[in-house]
Amino acid sequence: MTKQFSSVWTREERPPKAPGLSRDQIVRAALDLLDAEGVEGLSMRKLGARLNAGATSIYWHVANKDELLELCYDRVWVDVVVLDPETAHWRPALSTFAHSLRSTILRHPWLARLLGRIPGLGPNLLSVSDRIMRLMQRAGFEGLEISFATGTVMAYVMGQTIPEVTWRETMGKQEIQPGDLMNILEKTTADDFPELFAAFRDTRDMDPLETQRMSFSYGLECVLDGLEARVNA
Amino acid sequence: MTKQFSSVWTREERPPKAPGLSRDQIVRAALDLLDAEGVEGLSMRKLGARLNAGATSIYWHVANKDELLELCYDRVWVDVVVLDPETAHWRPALSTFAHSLRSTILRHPWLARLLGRIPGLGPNLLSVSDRIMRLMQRAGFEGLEISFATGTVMAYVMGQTIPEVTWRETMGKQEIQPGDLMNILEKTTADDFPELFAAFRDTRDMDPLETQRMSFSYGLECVLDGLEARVNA
DNA sequence: ACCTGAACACCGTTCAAGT
DNA sequence: ACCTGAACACCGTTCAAGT
Repeated sequence: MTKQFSSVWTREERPPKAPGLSRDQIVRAALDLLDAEGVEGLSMRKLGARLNAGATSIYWHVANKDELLELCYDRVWVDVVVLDPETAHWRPALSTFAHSLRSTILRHPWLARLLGRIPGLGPNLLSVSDRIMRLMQRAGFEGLEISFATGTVMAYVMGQTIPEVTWRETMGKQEIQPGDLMNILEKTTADDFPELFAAFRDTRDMDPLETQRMSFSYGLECVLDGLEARVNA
Repeated sequence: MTKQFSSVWTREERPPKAPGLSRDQIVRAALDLLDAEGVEGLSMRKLGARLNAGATSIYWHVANKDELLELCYDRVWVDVVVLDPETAHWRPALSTFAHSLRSTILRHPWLARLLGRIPGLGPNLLSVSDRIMRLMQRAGFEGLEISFATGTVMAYVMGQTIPEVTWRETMGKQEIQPGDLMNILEKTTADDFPELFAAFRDTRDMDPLETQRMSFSYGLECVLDGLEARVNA
């Protein structure tokens, strides 16, 4: 075996810097950017830079920024846990689903901004919906109630978690403690809203994260109780 | 009484074009723009133009765009109906509140985009919260449960209505009917998600707006049933 | 088939300057 | 006290041109 002559001129040109961009690669980079800097931090130019590409190269793989966001949005649903519809009991399955969805949203706070903007049509979200509906159908729900019940749980989780994210972000950005905020508000408006501030005071000495978790679980049990009352009606 | 000599030069200059801008005036114009063109349609420049002012004049009255959005967000809560906490029964009161909040959001679709972005701290939202909490307290809820129960209802309404708005907007923008969309999806993915598409088919011949209203009411009754089970526990 | 850069039509916000 | 215009540092997207 003889060593071959080697130089730039003899070596075949490699496929230009990796096989070029792929949609998958773009979405992964976008997710990184979203997790690191939020929706506001994701721009086509920054994303291009992170991929060592021109900003406008992305438009070959994706029609526009909204489509890119649809892809990102759908991607996170792979992490949401839905127990096996064939074997799990519907109530604990719905409960783990709800907590799993909540923690996914809290892990990717930018989701809170997309829920009012992106229609959920991706395969991962559809798959989650389908599994939950199978769960409900096996539980004894029938006809329209299958999707109504499913929608109720999803609505509750999102509605509870979105403002939760908004709070965490504003607290974080302003570097303020919930207690401080309460003190500021209290001075100006406590007299006008007695019941509201009474409730604030009740939670003053509690860990706000723990309070939010309790609040979430409380409402979830309400919803599940309401469903349970209908399951055999 | 003698008629006085009058000319531009004798008459005192009026305060320049109205008493200038006021925060209230700015917010009203911003709401008009939001209702007409949505969140994307509201820019400081367009808003300035609508007020016959330079775009940057607004910054004298308002720190930045996010603060302006906070003001807009709070303003719509004046339309949300909460029956008198001293006389109304909690359950019908919560039901009218829920439907009223839903229709307010549907009337101002841009709200769906702000819920994940703006912390609700304005007087009108606080006032609504306070009235509901008084309602719950009179109903027999105690301590933390007062705010947990209130939060549950608000979360449900928002979580159900936000995606509802997103759907209406994407349908509207793409000028597509729900049936058409279903046909498109069905071709590619119906086999993968049998239960989901079975549900779609059940609603195929129904008025989608009516279906959404039914779905909303179904979940609301679930939530209220769950609360009712706790009211005297 | 895939990527690029220049260019267009926008943004929010700051700030010195005006009245 | 209130308003202005110019300027800065960004945007998303189109498109002719390159390989």
